[in-house]
Amino acid sequence: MTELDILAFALKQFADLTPNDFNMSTSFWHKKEYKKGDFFNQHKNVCRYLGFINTGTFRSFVIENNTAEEKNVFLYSKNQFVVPFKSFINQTPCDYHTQAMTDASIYYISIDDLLLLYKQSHKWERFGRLMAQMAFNVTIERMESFIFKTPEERYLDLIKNHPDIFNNIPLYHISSYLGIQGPSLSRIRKRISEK
Amino acid sequence: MTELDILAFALKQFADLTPNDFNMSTSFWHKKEYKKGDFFNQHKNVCRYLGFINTGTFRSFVIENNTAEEKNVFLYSKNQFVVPFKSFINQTPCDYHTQAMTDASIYYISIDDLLLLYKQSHKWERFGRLMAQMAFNVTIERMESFIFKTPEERYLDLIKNHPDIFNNIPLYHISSYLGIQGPSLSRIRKRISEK
DNA sequence: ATACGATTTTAACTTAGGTTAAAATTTTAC
DNA sequence: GTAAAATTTTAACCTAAGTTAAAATCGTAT
Repeated sequence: MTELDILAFALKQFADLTPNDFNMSTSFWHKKEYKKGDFFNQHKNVCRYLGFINTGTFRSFVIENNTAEEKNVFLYSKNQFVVPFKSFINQTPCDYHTQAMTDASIYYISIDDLLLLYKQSHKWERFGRLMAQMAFNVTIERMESFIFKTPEERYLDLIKNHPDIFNNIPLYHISSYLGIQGPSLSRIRKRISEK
Repeated sequence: MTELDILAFALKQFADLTPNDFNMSTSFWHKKEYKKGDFFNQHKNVCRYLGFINTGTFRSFVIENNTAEEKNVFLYSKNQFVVPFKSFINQTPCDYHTQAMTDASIYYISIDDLLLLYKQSHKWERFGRLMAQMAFNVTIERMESFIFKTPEERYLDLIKNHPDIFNNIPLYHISSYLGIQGPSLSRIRKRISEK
């Protein structure tokens, strides 16, 4: 299966796009390679692209202005979209940096081309709505994880539900995503391993 | 100004609905009165109504099954919508209880009537999109408040940005919303008053 | 005005994460 | 294979929130 086939398959799963629906869009998808540390979108930039990850892992993060500490807000991995939702959906300047955590390869499509597709086809319009719903669902799940779960539970959830992320990035990115410091994650890992 | 005028005005602000646009909907809005403790929507119910609050304050909360402790997830106040976003947008069973914290009065419209309006008018379709965006923006703001802010900062933000809520509900609802226990909020308040 | 219930604060103690720096381990480059 | 760099763990101490129960305060109804 080629990478484009995988993309077509994922979009079929996501929004029930048939091969024909997908074919309308093929000329709009472009491939891009990232080296670890390259940016998908910079802080303060309006994000104009929706990415689909072939290989690699990305994060959105904020640099706290008092401490210069980086805090990871969202992680994105293989066969998923990479996009800072709020900036892309509202077409507003992005609060985050969005960066490759590993070498990576994506397909991307511009907001302009997406809007063309929305106009041309009801199925693509539906895709747009489902994108927004997906962004909302990811966000509310993360919000609820902070309200209802302990850092230890968030850690166990990440291992269970996103092993592809867990296995491919350093633990300091994980601890930042979980909302705790490095030493705290070490203590949690120790606590778990002693059970 | 009548209550319906206030609703019309709020919708104009929110989605640029003209008096004509609004008039299309007047027969769909119904008034309902709540006593403190009454439910707008129950846990496990698919929420089929969008409310607009004339007077009073509502909350969405979860009862933790191990401790029976209630945790407030969203608060809603005067001249705003009351709706458990996720359940309403996805038309899925609700994870929360949504309840009046004070006596209250709302106008509500059903999802069926809203869908009719979406079909009839581009402006109302736009309203639907803006609703979903609003839900997303409220949710990501709350998510970010947990990632970037201390409980003390969240408390000060609430006083500053939602004085109508702060001034009308008991502190134990506030502490729950902030993600801390009652005694912790008392300590924070003491700390602040000593400055 | 008073008594009851509801709400908030306080106290005493526990727990878990924050902070800083050093040590240990792992990875990478040559 | 070894040195250097990057990552993770550990240690020691600090801080803030959790927990539980009691005390204080506030509101309300009679």
